[in-house]
Amino acid sequence: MARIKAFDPDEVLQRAMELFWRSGYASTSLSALLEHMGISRQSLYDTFGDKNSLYLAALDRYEVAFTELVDRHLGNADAGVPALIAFAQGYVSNLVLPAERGGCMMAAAALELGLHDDGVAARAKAHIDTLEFALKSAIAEAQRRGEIDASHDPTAAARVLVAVLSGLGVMVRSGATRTALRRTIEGAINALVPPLAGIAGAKGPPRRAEDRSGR
Amino acid sequence: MARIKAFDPDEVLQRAMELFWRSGYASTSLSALLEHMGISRQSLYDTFGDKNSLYLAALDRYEVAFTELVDRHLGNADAGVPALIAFAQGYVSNLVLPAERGGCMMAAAALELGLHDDGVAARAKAHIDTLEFALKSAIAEAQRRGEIDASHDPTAAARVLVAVLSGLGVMVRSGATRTALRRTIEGAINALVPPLAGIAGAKGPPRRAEDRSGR
DNA sequence: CGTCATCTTGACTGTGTGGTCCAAAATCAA
DNA sequence: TTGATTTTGGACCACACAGTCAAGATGACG
Repeated sequence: MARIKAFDPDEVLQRAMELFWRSGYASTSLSALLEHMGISRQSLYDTFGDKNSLYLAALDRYEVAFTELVDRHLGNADAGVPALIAFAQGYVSNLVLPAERGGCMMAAAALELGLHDDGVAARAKAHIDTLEFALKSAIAEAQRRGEIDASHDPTAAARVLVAVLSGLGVMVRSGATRTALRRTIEGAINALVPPLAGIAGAKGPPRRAEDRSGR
Repeated sequence: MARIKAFDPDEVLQRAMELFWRSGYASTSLSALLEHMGISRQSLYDTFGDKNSLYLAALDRYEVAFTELVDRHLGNADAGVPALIAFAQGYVSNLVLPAERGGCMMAAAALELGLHDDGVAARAKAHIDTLEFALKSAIAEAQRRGEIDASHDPTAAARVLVAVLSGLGVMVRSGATRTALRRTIEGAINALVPPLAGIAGAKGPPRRAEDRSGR
């Protein structure tokens, strides 16, 4: 037969994803990719095709992990506000990877290439739709349970949360700290729940100065 | 004495900004820049220095225009919810420029380069701080006027709106329409105002299917 | 052990990059 | 007219880029 592959394609793709995530598409060079993936040039082309295909594969891998996160927290039909909060915290942790302040890879992809690359645009749209649908379901369930005021339109509220979550990725790359992100998302969820029933109190504790300092 | 400059540097910088806005930093080549700016290579280097300096100058120009938008709508001390809404609509129009679906240039810059370029990161942070401060002031004033429930913390609410606005830039590059953006931001503001006092009613009209379709 | 498909290595190609330099033409003030 | 200065265009550079090719090394099978 033949020699077996000396590397695990999935593991290697993961490392490619990390680099693309950190530096985007255009400014990630093939040589940097090869070095970080630890394989030879030829292996890369044999296994993944050209740079563009590799990038799309990395995006898909990102999306798989993201979908798992969504399903884990919001997949159950009885997911309400506590599940929303847990998901949001997991999402923030995701933004802070890898090696701090990575943001959302899909958001970065959409902004860098969404206008010119249809494959990227389609994936970004799917990403957003997935997120919006999961949030909408959770919000509707929370309303059934009385955790969120029934006067809100679940679709509109879900879209707002999608925008907030997408915005966090921008903020983290502008120097916002993990704490600032958490506070922001708590504020967004607080705006949905009835007054005086907020997570950390509607007014919240006094904000510390270091919240929005760099790095 | 000497020949005067034959082109208006500001006008030319504006055109450079358009191109950077559309295609980002790395994938905008010098030759494309020259063609679109309509000046010669030598003039560019004499007037703006290298590519990086030109990019930062373009970012600064963007920020000047943005700050004007903020001041125009939220600069007055008596700016409340109506001013917030007007500002948000102007912001959405800005996102849709140039030639449709440009998004927020500062958000794109932050995501593409914020992690590696300190000059970009500083500008992105300043951008966000400007926005957050203006929104906070307007929200506080709206609370004094009773347009927004006093139970909200103005700082937290402002941060949420910053995140929403930043997220819109991502959504527009993922195929969201102008209408979808407007609806999203209306939803966000609706979440702040007391129930039954919302802009278009808390439940809102039925959503049409074309809202989130591509292009 | 030999075969042969696969992996790995490194050299190679053509193209495009950002950036510099030069010289001719154009334009103004003195 | 002179002289300073800008604009223009092209030539040029070294370099990095994505992508290809041709051996050589490797190891699972018959």
